[in-house]
Amino acid sequence: MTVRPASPEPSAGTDPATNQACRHGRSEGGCVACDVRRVSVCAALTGQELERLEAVSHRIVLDPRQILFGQEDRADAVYNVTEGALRLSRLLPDGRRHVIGFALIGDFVGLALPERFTVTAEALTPVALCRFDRRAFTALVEDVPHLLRRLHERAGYELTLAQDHMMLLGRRTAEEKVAAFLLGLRARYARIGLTSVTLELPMCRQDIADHLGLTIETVSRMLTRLDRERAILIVPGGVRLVDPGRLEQLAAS
Amino acid sequence: MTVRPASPEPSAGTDPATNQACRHGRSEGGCVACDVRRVSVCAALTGQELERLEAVSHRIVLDPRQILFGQEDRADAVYNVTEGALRLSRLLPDGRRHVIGFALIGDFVGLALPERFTVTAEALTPVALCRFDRRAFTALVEDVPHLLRRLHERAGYELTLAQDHMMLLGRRTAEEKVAAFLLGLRARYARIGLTSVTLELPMCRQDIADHLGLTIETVSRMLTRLDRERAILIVPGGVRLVDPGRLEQLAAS
DNA sequence: CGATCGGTTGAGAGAGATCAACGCAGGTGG
DNA sequence: CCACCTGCGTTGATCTCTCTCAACCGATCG
Repeated sequence: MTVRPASPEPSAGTDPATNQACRHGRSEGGCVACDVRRVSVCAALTGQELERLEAVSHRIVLDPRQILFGQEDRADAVYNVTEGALRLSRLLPDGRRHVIGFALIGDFVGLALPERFTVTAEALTPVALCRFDRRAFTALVEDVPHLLRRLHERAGYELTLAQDHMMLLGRRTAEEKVAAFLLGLRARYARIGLTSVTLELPMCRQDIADHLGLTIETVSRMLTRLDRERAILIVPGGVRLVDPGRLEQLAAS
Repeated sequence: MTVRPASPEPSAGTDPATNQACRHGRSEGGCVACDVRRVSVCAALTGQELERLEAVSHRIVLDPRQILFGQEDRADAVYNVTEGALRLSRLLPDGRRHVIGFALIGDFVGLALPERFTVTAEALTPVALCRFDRRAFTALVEDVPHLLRRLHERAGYELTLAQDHMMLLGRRTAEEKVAAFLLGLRARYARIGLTSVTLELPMCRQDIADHLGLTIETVSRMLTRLDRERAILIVPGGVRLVDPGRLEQLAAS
């Protein structure tokens, strides 16, 4: 994943609709040539089905801070992330925020094919996605049980991730939370073939805090502590995992 | 739902296998007459499909404290709860526990059709379930996309529940957690047609604590406080929701 | 009758929150 | 080019909510 500090030109607008027209036309080579497919739900599909999928898909691009959809919005599309990272968050009426998670390359957004979204999705980096019209996608799903099976598998995986995260939120100390977060992110990057020792952190400290049920100060302190303990090295835009073993020990998973 | 304080005779053994032989044979009238079906995934099925479902199902019964399956066990069956309540929990290597949730009447356990379970399921009350052999059930699912669709829908619902719970664990105070827990339970009971003002609490305080990321003492104190504030009335085996409005206010959802 | 179990209550301690100051980088405007 | 501002992150001092430890109560049971 390429994480640039920020897009040079400011966002053209926050309405993704203005962006839904293909900037580059359909991605070169289409789904068949797409290297994200291997790690995504699309892997369930074969030649002819892929063509159908491609027919209902558009490539869209978001600048950092641009909102893909808001909590409660009607879900008239579902998405597959092909580049960059999104933040998925929920707001409590009184303004408290929880970051449910981050959608990375290969992640499918709208897995459950819901009527309405339950989270807000915002780009953290420049993001590229395949946008599938929900109605058309649902029709495809009806025809291809294979695809539904794959979606369901993925939903099951998300469910276990959610369980892990609940355990983390409810029963772990601040240091364990931060260590586990870093390891979890590494595992997810590894799953999509990114195995660098340097972990890019496309999200800001506040996002991490809201994800782990901590304050920004505590996250900062714990990262500093891990750095002092030589488990990690804080670098611009991320951290270098100097001693993953130590980190695993601290994460107590 | 009938919640008795405890089964008079102690559990015959913790191995559910000893119980898997039908005690009462197939439930009288079978799936067609089953009144849990309406609120469960089985609602997706019609006449002939129901017969196939019934053919791969066995009714099994658990005594309180009996374990249905353990974390990491091979999932050779999936289940539908028809009576009673189960606790779904996860253990951290160091013994800390998190209660992921509670399976009530109509809940499907093993929604994701996983190879292995990720949680331990234990009966809190006398429990009755439909046990479906996983292989046979999976085969049925392959044949009836309808059913898979329904499973997937339900998984989506579970996912939003998990999101709600993450928000609760990460960003709410002890009092809010307890209030929200009671309201959430009421909502789930309502979903299956139980609308009594008195909320049965089949789980013990420790279970609630481990579910909410609190200690047993804090749960007890918060319940006492809610009682003193006249929002609830603590009664044997549960609580009476005296002032749900007040509770909603306190839950801040 | 003592033992055990689940729940409640109190006193004190501690992990993390809160409040506040500061540093640094990037952008902006004179 | 410099002064200023803003956003993000870090660090320190203090506070507070929840945990920990401990005692106690009532019910159940052998």
